[in-house]
This record gives sequence, C-alpha cells and structure tokens, in this order.
Amino acid sequence: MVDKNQELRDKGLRLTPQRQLVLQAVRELGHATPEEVAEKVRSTHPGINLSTVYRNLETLENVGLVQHTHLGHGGATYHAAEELTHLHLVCGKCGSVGDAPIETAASFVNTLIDEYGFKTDVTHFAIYGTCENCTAKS
Amino acid sequence: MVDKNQELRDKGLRLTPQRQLVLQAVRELGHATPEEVAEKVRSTHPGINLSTVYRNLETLENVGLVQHTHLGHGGATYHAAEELTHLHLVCGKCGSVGDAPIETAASFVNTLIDEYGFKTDVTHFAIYGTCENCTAKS
DNA sequence: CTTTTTTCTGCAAGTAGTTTGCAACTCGCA
DNA sequence: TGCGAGTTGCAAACTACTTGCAGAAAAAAG
Ligand SMILES: [Mn+2]
Ligand SMILES: [Mn+2]
Ligand SMILES: [Zn+2]
Ligand SMILES: [Zn+2]
Repeated sequence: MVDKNQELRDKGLRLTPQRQLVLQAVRELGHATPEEVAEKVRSTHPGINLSTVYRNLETLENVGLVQHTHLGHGGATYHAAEELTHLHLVCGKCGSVGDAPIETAASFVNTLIDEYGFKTDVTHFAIYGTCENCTAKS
Repeated sequence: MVDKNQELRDKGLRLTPQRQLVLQAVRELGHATPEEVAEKVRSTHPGINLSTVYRNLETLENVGLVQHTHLGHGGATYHAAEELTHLHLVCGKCGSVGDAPIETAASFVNTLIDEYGFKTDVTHFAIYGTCENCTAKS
C-alpha cells in the first residue's frame, strides 16, 4: 500500500481518501460517467461530493492516470489510462458499445499522419454507426 | 422558389418562415451550433426563438435535410446533408478543425464491416488528435 | 373565400450535466 | 506540533437543451 500511495504522490498530488477512492472506482468500473463514479464511491463512503469527483477526475486526467472518452451525445466517460487499448463501436440504433482492438485503425491512423500530419487518438471519440444486430433487423 | 417550397412540403413539413430560415442558415454556415444558427437567423429576423431553432433542426434532421456531428466536447454542430462528405480532424490542443475526404477512411470502414458487421458513419464523430502545427510546437 | 383541422411558434419554466466561489478542513512538511 | 498550500463540501451559478401550454398560422376541407 505504500506503493499505491506513491503512485499519486509521485505525480505531485496529495493523497486524500477521496482521490484514492475516485481512482479506484474508475479502475474497477471500466467506462464510467462522473455520476457513476460518484455512486460507486458513495457505496462505501457516502459523504463524498459530486464536485469533488469532477475535480479529481480532472486532476487525475491531468497527471495521466485516467482519460475520458465520448461514447455518445451525452457526457464523457472515464477509463483508467492503462486500459485504453480498444476502440469503442457505438451503435446509434440500440446504444450498444462494442470493442475492437486499436490496431484495427492502424493503417487509417498512418494515412492521416502521412497525408495531413495529423496524429489521431482513436479512442477519444467513439466510432459511431450501426451494429450487426440492428443492421439485420432493418 | 416554388421548387424550394416543394423541398420541404415533399417531406410532409409545413412551410413556415422559421423553418426555411433555419435550413437556409445551416446551408450557409457549414458547421454551426444551434446557437449559431439562431444568431444567423436573427440577424435578419430577430423574433425567432431558440427553441424553435432546436425543434426545426431536429425536424429537418428527421427528414434527412440536415445532419449533426460532434466536433468537440460540447454540443453538436449541424451541416446540410449534401455537404457531409468529409471527415473532421479536430485538434485537441488548438481546437482547429481540418477536413479530409471520407475515402481516407474507406478501408478502415470496410474492415469494421467485415470483422464486426459494424457499419460506421465516420462523419458523426470527429477524428480527434493533434494537428501538424501543434505537433511541431511541442 | 371561410371554416376547420393540424402543425408550429413563442414564452416561461424545467432538467441534466458540469463548474465555481468560498469558508472550513487536512495533508505533507518544517 | 504547527503552518501553508492543496483539497473538500456546500450552495449557487451556468450551459445546453427540453417541455408544457396557449395562441398563431399553415394547409385541408367545405
Ligand atoms: Mn450524435
Ligand atoms: Mn473530450
Ligand atoms: Zn445496434
Ligand atoms: Zn492544433
């Protein structure tokens, strides 16, 4: 546990219970909205304020421990940084979120670098479309 | 101008001045947020309400005359449907929005269909990353 | 035309998600 | 142990968008 404390301290952050809980919640939840993170944290520590969750998500993102992604029209969802190794395939019809390895986009990403000098982060926005199921139904 | 009227009537919509103005504004503006559309419309017709703009954008989208795209963390932006022929390359550092032809993504899109049965709409969300300029500066 | 039906508009209020100011607190360090 | 900067809770503010409703105005019917 000294190690785990170090992880945050090494980034120049104070080790508050709230901060540790937010980070832990993000790691356990996979994709989670700030609201969901708050709910998770509160299941064991009821007093924690939603604005504290927002502020910590931002802080943790600034030091690179978490990252946000946009899966839909609404708010962002948060991931532990280590975990961001897949694309999100969001179906506009049914709302399902599928995964695909980032390598799927590798040559597309390379083309954008070569032709536009543009370095894509394919995980930041979802890949939007229609899933197999919904295509079949229509 | 009878033609232009038909365009909306053919879709089963009433021809109100507000609706025509919203459509015209979207066509003239390229990417525009609902707020920007409202501003444009009001420059010639001050009384028009923001909720009327929202409702008309939705209606026009339902009949396929306009479409929305997510360029950033905030709200959606609207395009005339005919015009949606390019990807948006959004730079997270400077906020610039570059364009690239949709064909750039063609083989990526095909891979997703083949391997996941997922039909991508590459224009719905922006392609997020870092532009050439910002990469150079850092 | 005029009447009737139906859709649409403006307005005001409401909601969802997120941010901010501030006083009190507490973590890390001397 | 005590200090100061960083952090928290709380309330209020804010942004983007939606909704209910009553009156206005298109289009359809007569
Ligand atoms: Mn959308
Ligand atoms: Mn973002
Ligand atoms: Zn689906
Ligand atoms: Zn840039």
